[in-house]
Amino acid sequence: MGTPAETPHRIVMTPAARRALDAAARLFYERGIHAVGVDLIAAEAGVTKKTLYDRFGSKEQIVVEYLADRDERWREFLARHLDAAGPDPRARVLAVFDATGAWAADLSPKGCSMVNAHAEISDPAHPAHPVITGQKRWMLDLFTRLAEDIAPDRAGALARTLMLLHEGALVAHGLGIFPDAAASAREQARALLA
Amino acid sequence: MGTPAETPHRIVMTPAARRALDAAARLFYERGIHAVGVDLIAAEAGVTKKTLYDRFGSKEQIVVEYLADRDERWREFLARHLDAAGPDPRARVLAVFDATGAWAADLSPKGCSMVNAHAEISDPAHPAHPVITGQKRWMLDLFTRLAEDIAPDRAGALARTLMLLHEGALVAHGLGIFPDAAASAREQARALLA
DNA sequence: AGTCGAGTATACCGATCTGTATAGTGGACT
DNA sequence: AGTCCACTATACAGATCGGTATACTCGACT
Repeated sequence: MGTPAETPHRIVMTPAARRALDAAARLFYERGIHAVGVDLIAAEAGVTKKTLYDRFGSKEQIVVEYLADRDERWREFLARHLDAAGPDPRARVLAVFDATGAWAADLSPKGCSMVNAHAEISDPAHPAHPVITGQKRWMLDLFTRLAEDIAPDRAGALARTLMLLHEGALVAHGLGIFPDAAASAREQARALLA
Repeated sequence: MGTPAETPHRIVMTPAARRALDAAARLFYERGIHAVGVDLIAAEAGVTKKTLYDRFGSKEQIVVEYLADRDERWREFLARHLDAAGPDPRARVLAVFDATGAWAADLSPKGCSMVNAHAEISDPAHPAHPVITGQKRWMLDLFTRLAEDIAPDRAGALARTLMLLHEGALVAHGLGIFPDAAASAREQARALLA
């Protein structure tokens, strides 16, 4: 559980590789994975395609690194919010929704990158697949552990409801149906814990 | 509000056009919009590209018809469930989640087609954009009208919570994180209405 | 008989796709 | 001095992209 992704990073992050991955992450998220070619990534990063393929080997692997890297950052971001919330499990649940609200406002105007990537990946054998499902499973496990400390008799159902509110908030935020979806989810979570 | 989509259908649905749209719908949903080319759509439908472009004019328009058509079918599917539920607003809310569960199990193994399409469309000026946001806004309006009949003093918050549960259930179902997400959402909705 | 709409078949356009090849630069470490 | 590594530059391969063109068949309606 220390490593964020099921498939750990295999790529040596040389300076050019880092620039390429940052450019790819921005382009993939903003325009979609299939809509972005490797030539564009190379041009935006100020890197040649030769270097791209020397470091990553394939576009598929760039996609995997993109998602695994974003997953890693999210878990670190969330860990900081959980640490600041203290030991009370109710406060920690609310801290998750606070973290999601801040993350969505800053970095996810188009919704969850994992969900969006999943929409473009049809093959279940794609190496990015375990990264996507791994993060969601990890989030459900987190809610389950917190729910067990709050209401052991209904921990499973409570965790699933929190998960639905959490995913719903990310989608609603991405589509812009109503403002501050994370705050609505947090408020409903607070009511559930009372 | 009688017409499902903001942009009504302009395409005359000749037999070949119908076959092409059905093939496009299946391919777009399974593999993603950008991953499917017009040559493949034509081949799968047993239609020539000439016919495709005579009927639809552009791939972009095929995408719009795909989403508008699916939206139309969903609203008809939902209307049948609402009619069967009778006049009680609480029963009607639960009927929405029942319809979503049945729809997801049959036709949406990969989650909401609107959300998935939105992930691939970056340009807000894309003609498919109002179709996507239109459906979600319509769903929120539906929940709001039902919530006003149930708890007028907290209708807005209740409707938003139902919307979060609904969208969360579709995402959770699509990612397969836990089984029968629609049933979990329905159960939580039932608790909220008590 | 003549016309028209719908559809088929096939070839083509320029652009872009992922991925590879060859050749060379510059710095760090031994 | 020699070796390695990260990187740049450029050209290319083979396939596929969205979209267009020409020429044809067939059935329904007038």
